Amino acid sequence: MSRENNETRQKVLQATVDALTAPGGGDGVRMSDIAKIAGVSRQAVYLHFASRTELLVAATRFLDEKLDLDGRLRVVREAGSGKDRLIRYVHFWAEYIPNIYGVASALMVARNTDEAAHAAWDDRMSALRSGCEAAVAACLEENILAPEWDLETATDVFWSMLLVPIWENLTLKCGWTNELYKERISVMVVTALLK
Amino acid sequence: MSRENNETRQKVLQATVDALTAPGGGDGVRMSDIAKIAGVSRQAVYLHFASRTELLVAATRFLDEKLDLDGRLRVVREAGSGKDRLIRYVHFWAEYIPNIYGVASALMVARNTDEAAHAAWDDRMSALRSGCEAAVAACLEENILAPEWDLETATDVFWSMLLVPIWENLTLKCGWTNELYKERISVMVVTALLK
DNA sequence: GTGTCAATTGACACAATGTAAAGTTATCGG
DNA sequence: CCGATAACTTTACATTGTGTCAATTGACAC
Repeated sequence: MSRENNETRQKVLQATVDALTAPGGGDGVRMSDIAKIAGVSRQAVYLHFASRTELLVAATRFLDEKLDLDGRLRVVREAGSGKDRLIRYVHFWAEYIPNIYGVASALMVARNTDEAAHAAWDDRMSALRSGCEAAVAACLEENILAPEWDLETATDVFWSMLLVPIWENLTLKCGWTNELYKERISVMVVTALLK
Repeated sequence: MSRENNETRQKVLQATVDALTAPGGGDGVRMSDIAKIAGVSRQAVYLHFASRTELLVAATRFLDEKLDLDGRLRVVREAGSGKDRLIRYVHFWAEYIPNIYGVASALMVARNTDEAAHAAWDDRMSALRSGCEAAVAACLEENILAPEWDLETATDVFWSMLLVPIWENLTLKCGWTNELYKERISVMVVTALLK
């Protein structure tokens, strides 16, 4: 785990992100592809990551650091009101998704055949849900949640509106700009959940 | 293509549906599993379906027939008003999804590595969108669409609300009953899109 | 110089898809 | 009853990608 070790590890992680983010990444990206991009042998990858899944999981963490996930979430928590927090959370997510989309997609696919990938993905989705829940809780305290919802069901809906496949559908398939996605989803969430 | 041929073909299709619908189906279902369930040799499957993808696609068509997709859609088209049509479409879909979920999931996964599967899935999603669009168009004619939407964007939203991953999230993850999904999505679509 | 450690190289086991060829069985026309 | 045909079985094999293993190289530290 010396300095060189770390260098290769980082190179591999960056190569993974690059490969998965490139057009036509998604799946189809093989361990050998990643090794080639990183400029190391295929086996060198296995010296740092025991399996494809482990590499994918590490790549998401790598991206979170690089994109300053914590800093972005801090901004959300500094919201002045429940409604503001809802909106900030949508904005945060809208700006975050495009960056992680490639890696997230690969992990979503891997989840079907690999238990560890399944667990890792569920973890991330749970974290996303926690953020939704906190925003909804703030609204509940201010008593601005529409009467048909409670904490749990409103969180369920909010969470579901933010799922990656919806973003994928609206932007990549329907051609919405990310800006339009951000604005329209914000409005829909607010009108659907608040009084 | 005699009588026996058809029998085996049907047995294989039914076995495919059974395997993919069974708990833990999704992916992980191999050609050999399907052959075993159908009670034929693995190669017999290849006598009827050139590839795994082709089998999956045929299985969706098989299910559509068996579930009387056309009949169900006819009921939607007989709606008396735009709003009624929106609601009927949600209800149709809510009742349809659980039946096709297994096969649909397998096709969604296959789509990542197989171009033919990709095309087949896009086809089905396009059909779903057409249904959404027709309902939205009816609302537009009656001038009950909320002013912020036009035909295309409202269809985009309606379509996205019906995506399989949302249904999956709300029912399988969040524990909503299918009845709750049906009612709440109906209400949300109506309040989001109509005046 | 020698030991250590990361990386390379090349070989292999394994699982799954898909191909190919030879043999079996049932049914049908004569 | 015979022989042809078509579907199915059995066995073998090619291919692709993951993951394992062992021997070797090369650099750097002591």
